[in-house]
Amino acid sequence: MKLSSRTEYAVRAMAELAQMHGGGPVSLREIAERQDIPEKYLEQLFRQLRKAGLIKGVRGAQGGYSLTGVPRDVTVGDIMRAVDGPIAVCSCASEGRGEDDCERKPHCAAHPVWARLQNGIVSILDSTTLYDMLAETPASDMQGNRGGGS
Amino acid sequence: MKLSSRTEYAVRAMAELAQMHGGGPVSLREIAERQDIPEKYLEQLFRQLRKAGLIKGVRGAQGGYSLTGVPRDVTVGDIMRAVDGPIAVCSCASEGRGEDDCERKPHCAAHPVWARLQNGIVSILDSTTLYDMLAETPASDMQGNRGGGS
DNA sequence: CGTAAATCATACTGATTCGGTCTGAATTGC
DNA sequence: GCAATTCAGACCGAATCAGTATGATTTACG
Repeated sequence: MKLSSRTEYAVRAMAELAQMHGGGPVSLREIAERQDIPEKYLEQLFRQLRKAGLIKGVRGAQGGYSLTGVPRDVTVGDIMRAVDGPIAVCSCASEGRGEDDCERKPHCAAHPVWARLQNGIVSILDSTTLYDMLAETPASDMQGNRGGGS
Repeated sequence: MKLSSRTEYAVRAMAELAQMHGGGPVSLREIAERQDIPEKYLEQLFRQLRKAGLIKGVRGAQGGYSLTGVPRDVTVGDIMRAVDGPIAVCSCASEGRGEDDCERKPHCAAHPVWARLQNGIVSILDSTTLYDMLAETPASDMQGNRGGGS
């Protein structure tokens, strides 16, 4: 029942990207430094985020990454799925693969609990966007804050 | 974000024990067989459940295990904590250890999300008891069903 | 053009965790 | 006393995870 470091890193990095949204592309190094994430590891995560269509990369000098869409359209669930695959509390309560469920399902007392848990988790993750995250964090408290927001 | 096999096994085994509640102690072997769980592994889990006070063991021939209390008093969260330790979505959103939080917390955009997730999970797990689990599983569909319940 | 800055891509590795087994001691009903 | 059963802890192989290393490709800028 624990988040992977991939998810923790990716969400924080994406929040950073959302904060910078509208300006030019931001380099991996900047984000890694500000969020204290191993640069090479983050690079790996960004590739997955790019393949998932959440961000786009600009190569070459002065290049970097930026959000593909607007912060309102990216949920925490999207980010998690991009770097960790489908969200699945257990093999018998996962999204994606519909009904190759365990044969035990019909008489398993645990199944309804896992289903509720799965739904609860997914609904929390899918109902929070990058926009929401920025909105509930006072700008002046954020690292990497651009404008000297007084 | 996945349940451990310890939790999956332990919850199923405890449901079985709840179902047998009232009769004499049930042996490890019976439960392991009915729920298709490696016996020696389950033994390990039962030791933890016993240390947590959820079940009691009777040694010797014709011995076995039974619930310490009534099914209404045991939640899925209790079982999970007994075999897997405190529930913690990440190091900065866990139960137990109160505030040795990460120094990033005040300016971290991700923190509120993890806190909501943690609360959501814990509240689902703590609001479901063994009694509830049996109640929502038709008796006739259960394995190890004793009475020919018609 | 050349060079430096940056993304792209993949293979590798070291450590930790996980799921499960092995061996054996202690207890108790029959 | 013997068989059944819980108690206890050490052990182990495999998978996963977090992170690194290496190098190719692209592009702004002087």
